[in-house]
Amino acid sequence: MKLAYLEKIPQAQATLRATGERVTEPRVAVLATLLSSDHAMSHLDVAAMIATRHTIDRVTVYRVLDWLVGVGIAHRIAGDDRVWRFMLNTQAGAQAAGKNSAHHAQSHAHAHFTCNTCGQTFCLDKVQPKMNVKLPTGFSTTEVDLKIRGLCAECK
Amino acid sequence: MKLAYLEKIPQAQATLRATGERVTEPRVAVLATLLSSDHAMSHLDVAAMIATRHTIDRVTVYRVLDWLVGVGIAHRIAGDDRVWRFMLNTQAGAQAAGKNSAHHAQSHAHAHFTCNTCGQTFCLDKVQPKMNVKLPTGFSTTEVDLKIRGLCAECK
DNA sequence: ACCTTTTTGCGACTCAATTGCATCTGCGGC
DNA sequence: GCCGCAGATGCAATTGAGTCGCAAAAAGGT
Repeated sequence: MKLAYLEKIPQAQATLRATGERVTEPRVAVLATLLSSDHAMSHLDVAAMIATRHTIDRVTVYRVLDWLVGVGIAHRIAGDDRVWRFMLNTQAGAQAAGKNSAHHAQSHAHAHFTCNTCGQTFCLDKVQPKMNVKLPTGFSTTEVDLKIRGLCAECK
Repeated sequence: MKLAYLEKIPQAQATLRATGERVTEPRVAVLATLLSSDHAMSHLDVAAMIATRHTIDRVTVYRVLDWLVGVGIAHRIAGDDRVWRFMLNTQAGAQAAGKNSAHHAQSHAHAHFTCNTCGQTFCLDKVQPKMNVKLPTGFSTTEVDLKIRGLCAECK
């Protein structure tokens, strides 16, 4: 995390306002937390970071996180420890998400990197995974997730 | 599943014997079950199928499944429902796994397909995901997982 | 400020997976 | 063929992420 949580609050508020949905304190807090992190965070990571300043219920954190995914601001990543981790979509702070369209029809492709040592998960946005996937006949694709495990620069 | 569970028992026993580890009834049953399935199975799927013939504890199924992964016969796939699913490695029935080497150093690459409708997960062994992944400097890869979601031939 | 709708907080709950421990068993050795 | 024991199993209890229902508390338009 390069910038502190506090400094991200105005940006969080602006992003939320742009969605047209309600701007509540838990939403601001959760989004600001995600904005201040450079890696994917579990609900617990978020809750712990928020807890230093606010008192927000576990369940609310879950719901806000899911909501952020629903409105297209963030996305969830399945971890190897069966814990969801959340990360902002690219330029989530700059562009408003497409209204309340809960379902995305486009065939999104994500690439993530998880370090075997420190366990942190990063988003590889620059990597447009261009692969030759030949599905069996009759199969069609709606989404592609690429998960890479290895060692990050820090842990090397 | 194309071949019945029962017919896979000899093959299961042979594969297990080749590992040099103990050949127990739960291990035979679990492996035979996996051998008889063409898609990834959750521990519950396995337990349910076994339950028609044997009485094997849930926990034992978990442990056997983990053990199969450890000795290199099977691998686990993280589902979107935070449930592990298990599937045999390619030609697991033909080749004995590499002794008791718990950790694999090679950079394995797997590709899986999960149907959005029926929820079944298949292994795409033929698909060698050849992609241009440019990791940030200092990052190294040990493993690559490709997860594709969409519609399978049946559900189309 | 008021009213309606949406969120939040809290408690209880689900369910996959894990752990501790006592018992049992595969199998190498006799 | 029998014995001993490391390793495997069964059982009960526990963990921990995530969910549900409902009453109380905001948010935002009028």
